[in-house]
Amino acid sequence: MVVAMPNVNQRRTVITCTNCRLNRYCLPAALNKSNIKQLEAIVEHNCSYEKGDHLYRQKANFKSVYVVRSGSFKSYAFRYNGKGRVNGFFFPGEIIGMDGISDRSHINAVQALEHAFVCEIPFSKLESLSLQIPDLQHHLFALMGKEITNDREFHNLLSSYTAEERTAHFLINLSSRYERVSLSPFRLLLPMTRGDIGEYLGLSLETISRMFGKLHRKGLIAVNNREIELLQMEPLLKIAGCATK
Amino acid sequence: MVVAMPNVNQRRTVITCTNCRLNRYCLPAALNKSNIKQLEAIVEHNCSYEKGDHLYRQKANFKSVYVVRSGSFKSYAFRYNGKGRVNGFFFPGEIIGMDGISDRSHINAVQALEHAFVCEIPFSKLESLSLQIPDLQHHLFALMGKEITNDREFHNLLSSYTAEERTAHFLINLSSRYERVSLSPFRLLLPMTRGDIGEYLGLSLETISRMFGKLHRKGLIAVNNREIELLQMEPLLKIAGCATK
DNA sequence: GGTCAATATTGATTTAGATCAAATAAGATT
DNA sequence: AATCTTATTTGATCTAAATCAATATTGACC
Repeated sequence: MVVAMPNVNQRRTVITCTNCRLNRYCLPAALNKSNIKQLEAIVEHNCSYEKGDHLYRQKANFKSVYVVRSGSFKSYAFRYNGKGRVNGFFFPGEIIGMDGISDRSHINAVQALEHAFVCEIPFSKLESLSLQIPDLQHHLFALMGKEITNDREFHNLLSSYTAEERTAHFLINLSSRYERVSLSPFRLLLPMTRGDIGEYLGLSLETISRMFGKLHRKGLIAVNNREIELLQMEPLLKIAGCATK
Repeated sequence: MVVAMPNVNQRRTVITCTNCRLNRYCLPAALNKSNIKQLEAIVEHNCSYEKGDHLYRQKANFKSVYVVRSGSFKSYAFRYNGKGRVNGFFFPGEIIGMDGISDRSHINAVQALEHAFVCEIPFSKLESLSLQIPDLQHHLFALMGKEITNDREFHNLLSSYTAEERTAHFLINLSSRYERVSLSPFRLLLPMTRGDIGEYLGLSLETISRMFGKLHRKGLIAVNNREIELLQMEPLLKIAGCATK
């Protein structure tokens, strides 16, 4: 099996926010040392999930948000008419569970794509803590705002991008998220199937396969099953509709 | 001109959150009387906009969020490649501006679709206040969570619904938002063009027109230019992929 | 290593919705 | 009221991507 996301923490020592390798990218990034200690106290560290395990299911009660420590997850939802599938992927340092805040129940199910660890943060405790720590409150607003911003950009993508543009955008997006947590932004090991990507981008799995082929024929990427190498970023960024700065 | 959204407040008295007709649907809904007074103090009431006026433009500095008091707005964004257009509509009682929280700059532009009033709430003051008022903080998290939830559901719609399903969903969604602020849920006066709807739903304006025609021929709606009457909710809800309860 | 199930590729065909093209209709402006 | 502009409807044609179908590949499990 391809292990797309290596574990980022040794298991030898007790894991805390203070010594976590991801603390620069996670909630502690916004906090001072003493505040981090307070945060640590409410976090359940290192819950383990196997491939296919559910972090939670659709309509499950909302109690906590989760931060991916290692591995990866997909979120998906069915509607009454059976429509709708994968609507998100989550990588180390990213927060899962904000789909449950407003109704106190999750609208999505979330499933591990590979062996993974997460930290669980009871949301009511996080709310209490953020009343005491202005920086934490501010950071949470910013995080949720970022989620909204991303979703709006994705709205654009789904309503006006071609299959090739969506596929390029997906790869560029993954690349920047990998880079954020110090993984190679040019060699992507995809933990999800072509079918997952297709559902996510509103395309069929065959089209994903064909678009990978097309980008490969243009010399922009190399494809080896789940391993995608980004060879020419500039034209890829252009196709993806991103500023090439 | 069709005035889709009548003004909900007389102009005779000074308008405050306490006496606003929308306070059951707006931020005060979560607060007690003394807290509402505190909120009132930071809100700029009754800013007026004419049709076509911008509340803010793309990349504008983020300072405030806005609540629609009367009238309606659309949000839209262009990308580097010129792709992407309308990505949201806003009606009375709804909050505009959360697209700017994370980056402190708005990713969308927001434009009035008709004569409209909004209340402006400086976000830094709202943050400070929500440190003092736990209910307000909780409510803001819930509001932003709701935005995220809605966006995820919309992701489903754009990635897997047919033109007819999207159109029905749009009408049902508008209906429930109108109902929330005591407007008729069965007689919708649309403030936006078919082109706006098309961009929003990822369809061409001709397709919107055809789908209105199709739903009309099925006897589910009556169409008179911008006035749409919902005649049979059950089948509409079914097409829209909503629970018919 | 061999079998089985899941995943991915590639080709042929179909189709939903886009695009192109008029013709109307509604509102705005004079 | 007459003109002009903008929005809407409707029809004809085209096309991007879906679907259908067949292999090929990979990984999981015995």
